[in-house]
Amino acid sequence: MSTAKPFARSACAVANSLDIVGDKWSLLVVRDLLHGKSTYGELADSPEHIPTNILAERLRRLEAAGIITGTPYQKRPVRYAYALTPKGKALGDVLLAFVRWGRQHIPGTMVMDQRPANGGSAAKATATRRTRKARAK
Amino acid sequence: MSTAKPFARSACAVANSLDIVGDKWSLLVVRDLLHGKSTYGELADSPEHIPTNILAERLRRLEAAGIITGTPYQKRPVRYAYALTPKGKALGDVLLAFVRWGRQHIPGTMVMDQRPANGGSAAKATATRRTRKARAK
DNA sequence: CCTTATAGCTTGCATAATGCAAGTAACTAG
DNA sequence: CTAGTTACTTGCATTATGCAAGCTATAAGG
Repeated sequence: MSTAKPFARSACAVANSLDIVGDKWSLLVVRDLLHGKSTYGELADSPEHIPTNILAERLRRLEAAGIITGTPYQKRPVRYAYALTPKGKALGDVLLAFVRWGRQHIPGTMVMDQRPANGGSAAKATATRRTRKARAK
Repeated sequence: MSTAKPFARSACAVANSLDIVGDKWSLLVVRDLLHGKSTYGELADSPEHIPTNILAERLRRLEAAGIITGTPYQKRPVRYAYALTPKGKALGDVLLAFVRWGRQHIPGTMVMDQRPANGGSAAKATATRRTRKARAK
């Protein structure tokens, strides 16, 4: 009970948070899930274009960390709908802090809120998923 | 004017913030500077023990990003006292969001506020800097 | 039946970041 | 003159990231 040394670096809340989401991609996945996305394809289709191997690995890590859950919405082949747990949704405050900081201190950045929102006129709302080689025509 | 493509991944404020501080160490350096530390040795002495090559590289990157400034407090050999710019201080809100999230969702974590604070009874408040080989006595 | 297409991953590397250990420069104390 | 200290730099091994391609299961078109 007293020999527990469960912290990789220190007991600091910031350090341990960074050990979970302290990389360039994890919080973007959380952002997309907060914005209503849920499938692998939707997450892969975000403007930053996360490499698919990294997306798969992050989904595993975030699920192991209790930040997301994957619920099968289809079997043969099994497909998962990913959703945030309460722990994951709570990261919204961190996202919000980043948005505020970025908008104030990185010129040109903006909030990317691509939810369906109004009546279906949102840009790319009905666009097909971008394939590896977008063969036009 | 319209051909500008200054964003590495997207115009999203979160993505661009993560391109600057989206790693395991940068925000810890900011945390320590917010806590009143300023010299290289003080930063290297934090409980997480950042490798010195990474600390040197992060100080360069954070200065290039306008988050910290290095002011020489001594020449022959020139030594720098690092301090946060307003842009860097504004990251305090992000740190705070991480602290709140970590404390609520990662059991056992705590706020590491190692400022002198009260009357000198803070743990390790007067401890000497840990050398590479901490030779006790 | 056979080719295309699509969703959702996995695999194979090449490159970049991280981390440990040691080395170096310019001092200060003894 | 030797040892210690601060503030870094350098070398190299390990790990993470990123691009491209492959693979499986299903469906649609001809």
